[in-house]
Formats: sequence, structure tokens, C-alpha cells
Amino acid sequence: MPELPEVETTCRGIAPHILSRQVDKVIVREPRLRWPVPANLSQLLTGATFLATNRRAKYLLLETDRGTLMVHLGMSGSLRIMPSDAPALFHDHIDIVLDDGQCLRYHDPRRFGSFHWLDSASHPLLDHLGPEPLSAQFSGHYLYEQSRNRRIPVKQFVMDGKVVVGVGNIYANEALFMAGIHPGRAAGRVSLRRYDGLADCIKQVLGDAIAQGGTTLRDFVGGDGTPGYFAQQLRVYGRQGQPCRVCRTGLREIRQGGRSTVLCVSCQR
DNA sequence: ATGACAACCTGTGGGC
DNA sequence: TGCCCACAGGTTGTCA
Repeated sequence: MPELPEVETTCRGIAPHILSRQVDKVIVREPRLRWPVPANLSQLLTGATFLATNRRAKYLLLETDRGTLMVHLGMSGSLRIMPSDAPALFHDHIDIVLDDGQCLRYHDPRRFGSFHWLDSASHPLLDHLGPEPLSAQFSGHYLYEQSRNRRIPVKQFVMDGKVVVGVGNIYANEALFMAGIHPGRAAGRVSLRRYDGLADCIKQVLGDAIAQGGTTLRDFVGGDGTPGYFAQQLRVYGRQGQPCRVCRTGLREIRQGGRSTVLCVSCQR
């Protein structure tokens, strides 16, 4: 489910409901996530007050007066605000009960997400991440420099979190189409000029998706339970076999690194 | 260092 | 209707 725009949507959605709120208690129904949920999570969090919400890559950083809760939504996770007495459904793994009768509820069927507790501002999982795609540091020049002598296909290159964070399968497909670059082209064989276009397209597609509240596939909802509306403007993702919106050529699907890639062989070289 | 690939886990949809 | 397989938004770890 969540790529960067969905995580950002979640971050913005829950912020007004948790900031300045104190944690009354924590209920962990299932601690077996991508990494085990800290056994003392309840002890750490109970009594803490949320002071700020931030995002780094696809990690949510929920800062309290005692430390920072770092949450990843994995492939199928979601965080929602709801009344703490709402019955827990299957796969509702964690509740963070707040002092106003509401709770922050984590739901994750595949359990690829994670909860970590940070005493300081750093964590090994954050140490070697590339720049944020919406930052000024991320540019065509940066991509060009990083890609010299790389033979990896350009799509897998921009999905590598050590190169740039937050570009998942949906938006990698979209940005490469917008930039007119064939996803299978070796990263080291893309010109500076074309990387300038690609960096712009990545910023544009992520920015647009955030503005639309994320892309709702299946059942993604933001922190307030409303769906995202970006799916209706996807250009290639999920449209294999349908006509290219630019030239009407039938869109092809290939597999790269075990992931689905959809492209227009006429528009993308 | 690089790149290919398996692994983690559950749900769903297509084909037969 | 039911069964089996392939695949799904992500990331880490291992191996050649």
C-alpha cells in the first residue's frame, strides 16, 4: 500500500489528533512485525506526550517528550485515529490509547511494517539513506553523479533507498514514463539532461500524489479514514494492455527485480 | 562495490 | 464452487 505520498498523508492526517496528547496505555496484540515490537513499548510510551510528527523516507517519526516512536507501514500497514473502544478487527496489531478517548490504531495484514523506539535522533536503519526526493539536494545532477558506471536498470536505480528514498514501484513507473526514459536502460547510460527531466518528474509526481491524498489501491485510507484520489490519474501503473495516454500505443508489462514495470515502448527510450 | 535473488506474511484474483 | 498458483504498495540480508 504505502509509498511516500501515502506515508506523508498518514503523517499529516494523524498529527492534529495526537499532538499535545498524552498516552494512557498501549495495547500490543501481535508483536511479530518485520522486527519484533519492543517488549517494553508500553512502558516507554505510557505517560509520554506527542510533541511533533515527522517523516524520513517512508518512516514516520512520532516525537514525544521521552523519545521517538519510529513506525514503518511496510506493504499493507495503516495508522488510523478512532475511538479507543471501537472493537479491534483481525490484524489490528497495536493501539496507542490517548488521553481523550481516541486511539492510534495500527493495522497490517502482511506484518511487513515495524515499530522502533529511538532514544536519540539517529537509528541504524536511517543511517545510510539517500536524500529526500522533494529536497533541493535531490536533482538531475545528483542522479547523474551517482549513476556513473552503474549497469543496473534505471528503474531499479531510482528505487534504491541508498540513492534516493521514497520512490516506490508506482511512482517509479510513473516518473519514468513522464520523463520518456525506458525503465530497462542502464542507469549509467542516461544523460545529465535526461536525469534533469527525471528528477523534475519524480518531484512532480510525488508532489501531485501528496496533494491528492495519496494513491488508493484496494483500501488505503489516510489517518482520518478518507481515501486518496491519485489512482484515477495514473499514467501507466496498472494500465498494461491499455492505450498510452499520449500516443495510444498499447502499454507493455515487463518484470524487473521481481516487480512489475509498465511502459510505452514508443514514448520511452 | 555491485547486482541478482530469496526472504519475511497474508489476501486476492485469475485460470482451470 | 473450489483449488492452486502467481502476484501485491517494501526492505533487508545473503551470496556470487
